Amino acid sequence: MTGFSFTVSATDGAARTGVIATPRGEIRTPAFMPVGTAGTVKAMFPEDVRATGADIILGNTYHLMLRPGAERVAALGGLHRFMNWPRPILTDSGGYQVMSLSSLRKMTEEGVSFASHIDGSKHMLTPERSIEIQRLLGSDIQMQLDECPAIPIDHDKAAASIQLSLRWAKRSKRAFEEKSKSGQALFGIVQGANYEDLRRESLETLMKIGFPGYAIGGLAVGEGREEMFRVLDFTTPHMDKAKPRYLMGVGKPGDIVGAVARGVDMFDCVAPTRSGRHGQAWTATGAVNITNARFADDNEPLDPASDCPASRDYSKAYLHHLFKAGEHLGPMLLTWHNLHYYQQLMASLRDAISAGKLADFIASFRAETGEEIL
RNA sequence: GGAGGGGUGGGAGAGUGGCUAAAUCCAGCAGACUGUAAAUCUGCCCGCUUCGGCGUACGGUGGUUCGAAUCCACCCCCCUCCA
Repeated sequence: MTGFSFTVSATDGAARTGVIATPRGEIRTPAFMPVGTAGTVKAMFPEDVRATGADIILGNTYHLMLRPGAERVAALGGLHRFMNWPRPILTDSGGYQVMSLSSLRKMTEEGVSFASHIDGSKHMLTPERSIEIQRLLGSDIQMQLDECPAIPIDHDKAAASIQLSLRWAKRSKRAFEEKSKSGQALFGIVQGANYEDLRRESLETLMKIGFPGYAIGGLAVGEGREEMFRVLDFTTPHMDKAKPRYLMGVGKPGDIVGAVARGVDMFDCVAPTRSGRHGQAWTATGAVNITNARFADDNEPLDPASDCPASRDYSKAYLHHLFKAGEHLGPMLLTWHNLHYYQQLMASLRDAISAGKLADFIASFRAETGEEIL
């Protein structure tokens, strides 16, 4: 009895569509998971996140352990209740911060010690502690602690890195199985930079350990879209067809479309939220920067046919004004619009796969956005 | 009329002989952002440019000096106070 399951309902080439079932709700795949690092999808009300079509969101072990603290969140009823998001939550392990906060951390076999970016205080994150924190938060899908190196990296260093991540994977699984609740899942993370032999070795070792889902980590870290797709091309075909595949931290719409075509089921990325706060909007015809002077007199909404208020009820001229004036509503509306755009994209991908028309969808997506994705 | 203070690039405002095409901030124009140290960061922002430079410029005119936004003379304008 796991309470966690993945069912593929249709395939189209390498692409699949289906449902991940959890006690807190279903996740339709391919899925995009908005990032809510510090217990909030920035600039969004949880109800509106849900209304865009999101089935699951992310939280972050590192940020939440520093503030407000995992034990405090647990005492307050867990992360779902704390942030008023009753649906599934996936928590990252802190592995990404091994890279993004590389100047503030020190790595050992035991784990990673961080100097808090908030107050400089020291914090040790081991695979066991990361799992404990994710359990305290009440996360539905937990991630093993891993090392996420940037590309380029020497083969020797990448080889040593995957071995460390694999040892941590074993320790993470042991810690998870001691106390996990029914319906919670722990995912292993495939590493290996852009080296085919290392990706294969990482994947095969993880599958021997055995996880209910597998993530592909360490991509979209400087290698470029073409190289990322090349790595996927020699990785996803060897992954367990019965388990969800999660491409961590990806990506822009064109990245997602290309990765779905290569058999990826789950995505997360800060792009729609961060870029939304910074004035960039994704539209049917590609990305635009709403702060550009050409929008000052544009009385059309971003998408008049949308069922999202942010996309439909506010003119580009107004959005432009809000950003120019430094008003908070600008980032709020653009974040909302972008999340809705992403969820519409995922819905369209699911529909296309179900209908066996993914190639047609991709062709029109390329034509309309000008994105090179294959 | 008298006394004092001041006029610097779109705005504010540093700079009181060479390191100054002139700090800094704002405004303006663009770009970046991929498991969020990000409502952030970067570039441009007098004209021309083959991006190496060249030309013009700190109220105006004239001077001193090898060299002036900076010193001197006169003129114009603004502000405060006194009449």
